[in-house]
Amino acid sequence: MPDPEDSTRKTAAERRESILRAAAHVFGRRGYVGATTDQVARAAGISQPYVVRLFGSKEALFLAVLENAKEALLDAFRSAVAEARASGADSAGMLKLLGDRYVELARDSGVHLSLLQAFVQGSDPVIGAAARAGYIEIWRMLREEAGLDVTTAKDFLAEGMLLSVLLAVDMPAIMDDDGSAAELLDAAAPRLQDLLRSSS
Amino acid sequence: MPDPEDSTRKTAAERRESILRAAAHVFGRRGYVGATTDQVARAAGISQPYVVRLFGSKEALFLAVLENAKEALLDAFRSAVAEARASGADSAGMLKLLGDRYVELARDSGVHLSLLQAFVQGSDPVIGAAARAGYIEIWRMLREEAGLDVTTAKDFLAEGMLLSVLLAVDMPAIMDDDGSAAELLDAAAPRLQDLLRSSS
DNA sequence: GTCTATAATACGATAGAC
DNA sequence: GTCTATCGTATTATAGAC
Repeated sequence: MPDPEDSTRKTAAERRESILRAAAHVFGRRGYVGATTDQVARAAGISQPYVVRLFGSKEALFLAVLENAKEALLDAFRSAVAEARASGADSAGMLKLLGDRYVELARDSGVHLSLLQAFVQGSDPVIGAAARAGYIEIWRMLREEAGLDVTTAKDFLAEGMLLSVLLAVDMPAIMDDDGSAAELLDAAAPRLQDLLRSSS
Repeated sequence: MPDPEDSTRKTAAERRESILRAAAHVFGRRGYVGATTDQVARAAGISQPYVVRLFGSKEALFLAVLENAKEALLDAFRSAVAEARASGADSAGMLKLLGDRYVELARDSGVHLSLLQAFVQGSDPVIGAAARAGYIEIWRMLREEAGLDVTTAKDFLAEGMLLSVLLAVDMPAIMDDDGSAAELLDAAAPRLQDLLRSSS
C-alpha cells in the first residue's frame, strides 16, 4: 500500500502507465529520434533519469509505446468485428464499423501518430522489425478476423494511412484558412472535425 | 571552366545536385532528425562541413530535398496528365496513368520517402509548414489539373499514402519469408516487385 | 571549391543519495 | 519510488587553411 499522504508517489505500474501516455503523445508528434526522454519526462511530470530507469532505454520505451498503440488499434477493430457479427451486418456494415472505430481513435492522436512514426523508422534494425511485424498483425486482423477480401482490406488500409498522414502533417491546423485543406480533410474523414473539437 | 585535371573538384551547382541526391536517400531512410549531415556527406563523397557550407544548415538542406521531391512528383503527374489529354483518355485512363507514374517514382525511393518523412514532421514550425503547403499543392494538382473529382482524388491519394508507408516500413524486405507481406504488397502495388528488382 | 580542426551544445544513460 | 549531479558521446556549425 503506497503512502496516501504523498500524492506525488505512485506505484511503478501506475508510473509506467502515465509515462506511456505521455510518450505516445511526444513520440507521435516529434518522432522516435526527434523526441527526447526529457520531453517525455516533463509531459509525465517526473525527472528524465526516472523515465530511462523505468524502461531501460529510449528504444525500449518506444517499443512499449508501439506495442501499446498496436493493441489499442487491434482492440478497436476487435470490438467492431464483434459488433458487426452481433448485429448480423454485411461486408459494407463491417467496413463502416471498422472505419468508425479507426476515426474515433483520433480523439487521442497518440495511437495513430506513434504507429506512423514507428512505420517511418523501417530502416532501424530493432524498431523497423517491430513495426513490420505490427503492420502485418493489423493486416491479418483485417483479412482473417474481420473477413475482408484482399481488395477491400487494401482500400480500407489505404484510407487509414491517408488519415494518419493528414493528422501527422497537422492538416487540421490550417483547415480554417485554406479551402483545399478543408476539402481534403472532409473527403478523408468527414467526422474528424467534430471529433477533434469535442476532445483535446 | 573547372580544372579538367582534377576530377574531385566540381562546380558548386554540380555539388549541390549530388548532395541533394544523397540527402534524399539518407533523409528518406533515417528521417529528418535521425539523418546526420555527416551521413549525407559520406554518401555524397565529401566532408560534413562542406554540406553545411553549401546549404547553410541541415534544415535548409532538408527543405531543398522536400522541394525537389515535390517537384519530381508534380512533374510525374504533369506528364501523366499531358499523356492522358493527348490520347483522349477518360477518367479511368487518367487515373491509371497517374498511378503508373507514381509507382514508377519508387524506382528511386528517395522521392516517396523524403516526402513522407517531411509529412511526419508536421509539428516542426518550419518543416511542418512547408510540408502542409506541399501536400496541398499535390492535392490541387490532382483536383484542378488532373481534373479528378473529390472522391476519386481522395482514393488515389490514399493508395499513394499506403504505398509510401509500405516502402517506409521496408515491407519489401520481408516479402520473401512472409505470405501476408507478399499479399499486402501485391494488393497495394502489383508491379512494385518488378520495379524494385530492375533497379537499386 | 574543399578540407581539417574544433567549438558549442544537446542528449541518453549511470551513480548514488534520500 | 524518485531526484540531483554528472559523464560520455554524437552532432551541427564555425574558423581558417589550402
